Amino acid sequence: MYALVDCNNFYCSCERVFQPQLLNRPVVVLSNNDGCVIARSEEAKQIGIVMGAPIHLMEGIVRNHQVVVFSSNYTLYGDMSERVMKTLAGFVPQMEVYSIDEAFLDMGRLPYTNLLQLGVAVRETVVQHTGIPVTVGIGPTKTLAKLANRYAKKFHKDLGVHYLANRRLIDQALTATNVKDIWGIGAQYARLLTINGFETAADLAKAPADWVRTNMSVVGLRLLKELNGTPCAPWELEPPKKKNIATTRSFGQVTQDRSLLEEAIANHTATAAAKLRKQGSSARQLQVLIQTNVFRQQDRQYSHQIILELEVPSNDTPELIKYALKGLDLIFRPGYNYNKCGVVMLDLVNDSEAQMGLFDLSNRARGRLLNTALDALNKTYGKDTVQYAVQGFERRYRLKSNHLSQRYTTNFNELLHVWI
DNA sequence: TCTGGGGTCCTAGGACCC
DNA sequence: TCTGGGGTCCTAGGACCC
Repeated sequence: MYALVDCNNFYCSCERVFQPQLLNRPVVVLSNNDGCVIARSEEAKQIGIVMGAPIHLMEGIVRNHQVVVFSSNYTLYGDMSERVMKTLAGFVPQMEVYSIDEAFLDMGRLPYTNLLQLGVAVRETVVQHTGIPVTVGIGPTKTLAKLANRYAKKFHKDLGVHYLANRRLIDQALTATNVKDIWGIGAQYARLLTINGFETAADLAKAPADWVRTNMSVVGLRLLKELNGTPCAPWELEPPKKKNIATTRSFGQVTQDRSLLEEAIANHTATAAAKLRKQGSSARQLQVLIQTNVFRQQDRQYSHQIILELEVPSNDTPELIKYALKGLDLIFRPGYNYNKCGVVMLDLVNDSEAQMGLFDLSNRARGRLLNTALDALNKTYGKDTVQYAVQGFERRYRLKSNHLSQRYTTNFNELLHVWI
């Protein structure tokens, strides 16, 4: 049996833990650059705030309902997530952290009748330890656990747990679930399925396998099996190494300034290089991309990307910055209002396997020591404590973040103050 | 004025090899 | 005059996830 534990409106809940006066009020959290809504409290959902919508189109609702708006504070959410995961890990022999706010728990092989109670205990303990409310769905496959979780949110909101303990309960949940709400069914497949007469998960579960294979590839076939109770997804107890590592950002405002793009690219490269080192990888290719704002129809549009082959696989910050700036040089065109840029590390290899170049004369050992020292300092004293000059010091390209809360749990200067 | 960021997997088709 | 077939690798594009 699998349990899918997911934090309710996670980012909003994190903010509320430290500002309990916001309970029962509409709260939203915005994407980077204060652009779109990426998390909503129940109250915000009820007054019609749409997921993913640009906040500037909702000024009316925000004003009329006194919606509390936050910029995203990933330092806080990441730390709260760790605390939740740590609590969950105490309940089961093995678990899989699926995303920042979700985890699959291994509930054992047999359908014990007391799994519902276990789910309730998980929920109570997490809220006691962290203040974050969670929902628990339990079923014989990951897909059914997801489905049970959704069902719990819809029909057992107060209990916050649902257990698909037998055939009848599974059928009931399948029938109550629209195909578009199945894990793995996106907008395209939902349309395809509806056109072909599949309305609910129960309909899909009975679909002919060859039709599913033809129209939805083997991914669909696996989904079909999972809906019918046969697990097809293996446990991923350790997060697998990333195969690509990207750092891209929009600017706070559009710019034509080349030096600003250079600074931004250098910074994104430094960030991506640190991510590479953290997972013990080196890149064989580096992609640089720049683009104008597609929403500004009055502007001439330009977007371009280039992939550079590295002579030797690398995760060395200054070396990668050199490549990235060369890439920028190759694709930059003056006179455009740029809005976004980024770098992607591709074709990653394990550090230990990185092949030395025949003519590679730079002193890699020294470079490694420097990077290690730099990572350690930045970890202890905060990101960008030590950096390269080319990264600039003003962060002139930085994004908007006008509604940022404190880093209550990770920064000594931003602790919550309590007066008694 | 203001529209996120970072990933994964699968398939078809072409290039290439023997 | 007759002009194979099987395998692998790579890439672009499409689908999905949070």
